Amino acid sequence: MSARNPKRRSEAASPKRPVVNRASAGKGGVREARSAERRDAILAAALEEFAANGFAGTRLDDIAQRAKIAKGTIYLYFADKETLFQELLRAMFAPIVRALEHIPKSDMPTRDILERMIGLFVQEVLGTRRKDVIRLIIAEGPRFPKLAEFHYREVLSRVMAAMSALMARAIARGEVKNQAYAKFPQLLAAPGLVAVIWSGLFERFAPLDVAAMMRAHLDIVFGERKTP
Amino acid sequence: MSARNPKRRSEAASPKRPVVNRASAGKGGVREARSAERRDAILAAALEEFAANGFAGTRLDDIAQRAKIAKGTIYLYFADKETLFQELLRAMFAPIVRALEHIPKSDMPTRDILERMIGLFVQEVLGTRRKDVIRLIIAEGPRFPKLAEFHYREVLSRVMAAMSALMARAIARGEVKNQAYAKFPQLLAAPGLVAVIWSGLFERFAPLDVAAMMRAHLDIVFGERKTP
Amino acid sequence: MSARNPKRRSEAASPKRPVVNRASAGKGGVREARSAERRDAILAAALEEFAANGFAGTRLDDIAQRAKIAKGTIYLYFADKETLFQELLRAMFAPIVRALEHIPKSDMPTRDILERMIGLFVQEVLGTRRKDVIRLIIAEGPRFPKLAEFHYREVLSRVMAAMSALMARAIARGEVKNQAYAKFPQLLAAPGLVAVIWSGLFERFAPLDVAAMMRAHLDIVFGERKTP
Amino acid sequence: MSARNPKRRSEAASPKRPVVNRASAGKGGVREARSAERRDAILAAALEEFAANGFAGTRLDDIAQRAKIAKGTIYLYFADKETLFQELLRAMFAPIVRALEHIPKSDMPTRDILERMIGLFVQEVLGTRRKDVIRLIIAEGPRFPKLAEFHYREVLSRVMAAMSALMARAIARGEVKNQAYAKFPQLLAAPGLVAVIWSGLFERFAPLDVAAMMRAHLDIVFGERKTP
DNA sequence: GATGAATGAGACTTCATTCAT
DNA sequence: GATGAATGAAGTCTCATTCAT
Repeated sequence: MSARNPKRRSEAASPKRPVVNRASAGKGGVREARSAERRDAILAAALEEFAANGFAGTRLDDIAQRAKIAKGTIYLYFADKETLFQELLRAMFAPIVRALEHIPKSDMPTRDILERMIGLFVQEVLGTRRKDVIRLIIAEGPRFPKLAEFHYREVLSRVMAAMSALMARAIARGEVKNQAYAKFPQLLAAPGLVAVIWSGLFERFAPLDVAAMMRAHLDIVFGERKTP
Repeated sequence: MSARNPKRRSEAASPKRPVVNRASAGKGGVREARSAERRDAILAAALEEFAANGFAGTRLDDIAQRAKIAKGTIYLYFADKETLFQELLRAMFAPIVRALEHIPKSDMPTRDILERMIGLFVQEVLGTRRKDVIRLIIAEGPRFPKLAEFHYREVLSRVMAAMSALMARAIARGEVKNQAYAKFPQLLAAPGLVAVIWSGLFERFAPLDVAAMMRAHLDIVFGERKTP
Repeated sequence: MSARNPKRRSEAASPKRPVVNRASAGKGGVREARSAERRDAILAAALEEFAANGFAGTRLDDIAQRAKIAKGTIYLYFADKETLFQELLRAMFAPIVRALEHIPKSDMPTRDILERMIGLFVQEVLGTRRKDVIRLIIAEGPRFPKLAEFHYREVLSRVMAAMSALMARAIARGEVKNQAYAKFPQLLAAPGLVAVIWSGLFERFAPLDVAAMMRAHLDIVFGERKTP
Repeated sequence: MSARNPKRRSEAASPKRPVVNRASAGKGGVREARSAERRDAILAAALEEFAANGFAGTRLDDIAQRAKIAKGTIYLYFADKETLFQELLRAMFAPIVRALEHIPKSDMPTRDILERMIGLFVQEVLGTRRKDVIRLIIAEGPRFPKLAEFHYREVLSRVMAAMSALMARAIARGEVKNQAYAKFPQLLAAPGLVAVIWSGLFERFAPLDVAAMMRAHLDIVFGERKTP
């Protein structure tokens, strides 16, 4: 339930209700296509607005306006503001998780794998609204227990496990000396979090060369010492 | 525009307005003492509520109730909700910054200094509501530009500078090999950020042994490899 | 500053915002018709309430109740209380000004013209809420500089100019002896103001026969002396 | 009872309560003198504020500040805001009424008497805050029936009666031709009202030469025709 | 008597949600 | 399915009035 909007009328509303597509249950119907388009437009607009204003600070009116639909239309696709919010965050991470789980299967040197992951991170997270989504989760997590739980279960735990495995293998191979990285994969990911936060809040005052920092980080992890 | 007096009052109102205690500027006045008490009570209540619900999600009513005062009383001490919020964050960090700036003056081994700082961090930040305040800043920063700026100027830039100097010294002394820590003090602090976020969001699902992680982090920084 | 979105919205908001009916700009839409109806209902209710209680003394709640709409609906038609107030006064006088400017074009004796104007005044001002609107302007003018300016520009200056011209003609024709009426059309209108004020405040204690007073006034203007 | 402030706590408060002077019932006590001074200071401050902001728009806080006393002190001298308001208006007119009733006793020509009255009016009403008080009565009268009644009874009816008598005498003496002035003394006073209103609202846009207008008015009353 | 901090009813305004068209 | 006008609960802020000091 929302932090501040105690779900006034509906009380025990329909659990999800993507209502859409009732008659046109065929596969490639025009209706269906248009419907999916709308849904995406709403999600895209919602992303912008939530990222900029937070959950409580975003007005459905603004989302509708940005998506060029009527306010009421949102309710045809999402049960309420909170559902929209959570579906949005959910949708944002699905592709990233898939991508991350696919990379490490190869047999290339761990450092190369990590460099690829960092590239992905810089491009797909720092370079997009996703970095704001991470901030949103940090910001609103405590008020949306389900949200935090979902992200732990679906994203974090998997990413952490993957990293842990990756580092264990690297340690076993002798690529990495310090065993701590297998036990605390957070240490591997920490600079990424710093990058996300910094870019969202302090970029303006002191730009951070994220690529360089990440490279330096890898140097530390792999025990090399570059002389810049 | 106000209902009663189309343009009057505040506009470019008094910058702070603790209004209270103008005439009774004696030293130990009862009024004065009680006034400070109230102010603190409000700040304490505000901390709890803001930490739990964010800025927009917090009701002044709840703060008043928690502080056991009337709603209107808040306005005797703070001009409005936003001012209260900012003063709160400001007040929370003053002591920490002071403490951090005092530690590194000694001549003890850098690792000892860092361990002491970490101890302070664990006790005074992770062990208190301050960790939530950090989350608040992350969460609300983009919507309160002044807030982000203030914290960059008053807290972050100083802490980063201090850390950078500390690491430069450690490198010069040969305690630390990797020069990156002087250039990117963020790498030193990153696990602390992880700890804050993790404790606020995921502790429930997977407790994180912060102390152990921090120790492991120091081991990495100082090139030791403990076998746990 | 708003609780939710520190600075956003209105600021230098839409100048008027009848918001309603953007897409449905067809000619005789049902929506459109009902919308105009509502707006009028709100204005009518506002008239009653403002006339009875003044600007600061009127609650939007009461206006809504009288108009049989929800409080929030008012804001679909008017940006805020002040805008509603000013639009109301504006709307009340448009027809009167038009009417007054149309009368004097004829070539009938000046006295007849004035008698007609007085008839209009008695019927359309004294006989309606408009007399209260005049009192409202007198009462609130100093606190709403724009209001006073608007009414001077749009109503008073025109009415005064028209009267001045009328009296100049009457003097040229020999209908009126005293030249002062052209220079101080206020002397011609003064009894009308008295009638408005008196009817609003003292009618109860001492009824004033406005028609008789106005007739006596005309007798003075035109130098006749009726024996009653 | 106030229009908007339904007398919250006291309900059936003490009817008047000028409380002051309990022990020091002597005549020239220092206490007493200081007390009267305070009361006057409050009234003076109240005059400024009410004149500028109307009844509902004035804050007791501002009155207190202007009078350089504490807010609570006002309640030692006046039962509540409304009482203060009414006492103020009452106090403002006592001297004027006395003055007006004293003038016409002489046997000088009526025109001279009227000129003197006009002088008094210009100096003591138009030239002071009293003109604003008249506007206040017009503005707030309908919401304070007692106020309107009081002013009708104590001020208006007397002034009207005095004028009526004066004009009856002038007519009997042949100084004034038109008998209407005895029946409608309002016609005699009307330009004064115009002057008050105009000076309060429109002076800024179009200054009005009140003295000249009044002279022209007298010319009309006395059937003279000055060529300016 | 005087003070001014405290109170709390109530005003304006916003916005998630509903529903007639 | 889509629209957007309407609703009304709830939030922030104000200020007349009280009362402990």
